[in-house]
Amino acid sequence: MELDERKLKILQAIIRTYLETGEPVGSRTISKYTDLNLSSATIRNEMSDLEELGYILQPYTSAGRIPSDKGYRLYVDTMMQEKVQEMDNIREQLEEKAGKMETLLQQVAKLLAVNTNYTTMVTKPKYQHKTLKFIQLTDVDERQLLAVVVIEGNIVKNKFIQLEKMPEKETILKLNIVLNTFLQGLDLTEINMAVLQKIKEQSGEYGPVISLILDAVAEAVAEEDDFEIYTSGTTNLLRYPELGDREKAAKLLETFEEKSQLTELIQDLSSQEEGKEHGIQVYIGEEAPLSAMQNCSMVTATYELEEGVYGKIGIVGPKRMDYEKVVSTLQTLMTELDSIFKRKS
Amino acid sequence: MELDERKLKILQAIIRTYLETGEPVGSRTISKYTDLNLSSATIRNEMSDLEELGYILQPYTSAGRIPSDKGYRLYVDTMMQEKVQEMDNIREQLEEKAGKMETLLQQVAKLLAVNTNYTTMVTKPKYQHKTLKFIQLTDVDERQLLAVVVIEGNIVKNKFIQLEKMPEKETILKLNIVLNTFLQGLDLTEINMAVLQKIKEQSGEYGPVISLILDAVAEAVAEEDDFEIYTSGTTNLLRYPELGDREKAAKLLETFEEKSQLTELIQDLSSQEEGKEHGIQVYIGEEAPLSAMQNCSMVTATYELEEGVYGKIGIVGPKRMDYEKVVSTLQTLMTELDSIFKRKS
DNA sequence: GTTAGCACTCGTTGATATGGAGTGCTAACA
DNA sequence: TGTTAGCACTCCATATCAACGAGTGCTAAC
Repeated sequence: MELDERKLKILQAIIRTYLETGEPVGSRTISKYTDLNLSSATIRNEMSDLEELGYILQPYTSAGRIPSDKGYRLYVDTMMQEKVQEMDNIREQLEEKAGKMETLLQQVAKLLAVNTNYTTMVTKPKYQHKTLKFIQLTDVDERQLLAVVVIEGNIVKNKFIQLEKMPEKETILKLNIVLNTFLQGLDLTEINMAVLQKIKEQSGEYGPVISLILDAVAEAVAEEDDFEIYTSGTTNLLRYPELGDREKAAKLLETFEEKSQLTELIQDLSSQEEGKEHGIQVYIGEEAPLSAMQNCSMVTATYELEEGVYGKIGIVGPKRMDYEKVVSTLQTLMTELDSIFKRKS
Repeated sequence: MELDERKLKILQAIIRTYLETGEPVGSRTISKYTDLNLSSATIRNEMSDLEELGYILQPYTSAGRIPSDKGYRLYVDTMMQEKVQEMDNIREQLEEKAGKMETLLQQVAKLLAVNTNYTTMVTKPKYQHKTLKFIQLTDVDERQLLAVVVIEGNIVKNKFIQLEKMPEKETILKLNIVLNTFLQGLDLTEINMAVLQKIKEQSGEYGPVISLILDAVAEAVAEEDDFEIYTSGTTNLLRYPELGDREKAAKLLETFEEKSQLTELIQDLSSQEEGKEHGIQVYIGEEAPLSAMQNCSMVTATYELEEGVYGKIGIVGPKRMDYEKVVSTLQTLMTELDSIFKRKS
């Protein structure tokens, strides 16, 4: 048995209706509200077939039908009509805050959450190969040095170094030169113990001081490596009863509070989809590798900050999600982000 | 009618029992589980009096009694026996992360949330009069200056300044001197337009450049002024059905996601309690100035980072909160924090 | 292949009954 | 005068039951 034109149309109608109402869809509804001009009895026969094929299912005997994961999948892959989603004044809303990467991303998350009524997350862009741009040591007061580390993409890390005794101004100047000579332009992943050791050896008399400094630098570099994630609209998850009782909902919300789980999730996804970085991905139900999300769907997109610098945006909601709206909202947003980033650099 | 010894004992027993079970307490329960050796009938008479006095109330006729806000208040003010709350390895848990103020505070919030099963928040310490410690401009690449602003308490702000044309090295050096001469040691609140204007006037030929720089400085200073807040365990709120249905719970959670509301709340509280900075405050039900928290209680404490530098820690839970545990947990934590901070400086 | 008709299923809703925890009151007791 | 046993009463919680209706599957006719 195969899916002919008519079955497709019916399936589509079922899904559309279910997305709107959230209630099992009966044969009579389909019969009345499509242009197929078929009686409910005929529709029933077709629905029975569709169920056998696994595209829809009955919550219980003699209830209407709801889409199965397989049904949603087919819908998302082949039947969605993307509508152009207007989100006026995205730009205004974003650009005010565009100064700082963190606030910008937080803002993006919020904007999406407000526009879709789902829960959103945005990861900080992950530089594949970031290089160290520049280091500077300064004496802040009698006992503290401040190390400023600038990384490609204008990410700045500050570290204070407590000292017993402050070196001479001149020494600090020298140290600055040494550090930059060795480290400037290096890929962060290359800044490892071996390199640092080498500097220590070359630094002779400043040994103890430079050791402290290098520790600080290593710390700053390591810090940049873990990637952050911003979420918004988490409470929207409570709006959808189908996501489970309080217990379940709490579990799900915890996932969003405890960002480390999300981080893993996102990394998992990234590794799966090599080669199609630019697309928009839809994960339905169990396709998402996180048990708490069994009843959810997730739509993700990858944005490009600049050549080779990617971050992810994700929207999480019930399976009964307005996929069309979400996908096109994401698309609109990506375009906007692109143009904001491109213009800046 | 006054509260005699016996009434107090009964009230205390009612509250204790209710805190444990969460269910209206009947006269028979009290009669059996206190050492008063009174029949349930006598207890009933006393309870009737207590209700008239406003310390307890009946959810409905012929149900047991639950404490009223007034009852809780009396309990908290006069009847609590503080138990010493052991939280072993607080120190270990905190010190690992103690390097960075933000992670430390986030960690504190989490630790409290895990220990109490309530929702917690921690504000970043607010310096009453922070002074600017030091400014430094550096040329990062051909078109960008980096301004590093260090504020009392070793808070560092970084701002990039986009330039058409990079000034000479020498000029930058001069600018550094000028900026520090004018601004070093100034209270942040004193760094206003007037002062900046004065610098502009004195800077003659560098006019346009310095104008950009001062904007950046002003921004950095302003940024430090808004104060941040860290939360943890927000989903714990879902554990307490008495906090309302999904709708209500969502509202409450939103408050915690939307930190700006919390900020206001905390500021409100701070202004109310002039002079008793060091105490632990308990706000029961409507005493907290936030409508979403009507069914909650909140316990706050003020920690002192160093002389004159205060931050707040708050725990939010249902009115039926284990006040004794919360208060003593907070007290333990304060002591620990004190010793961590003192030792560092 | 399509459709009308019909018996059947099963969740939802609302009404009704039952049980029990707890009260307030009264009368008896020390 | 304070305490207590006893009892009628209230009201929630829970279970039970019937009525309803949306929806199905099947059959027979078109």
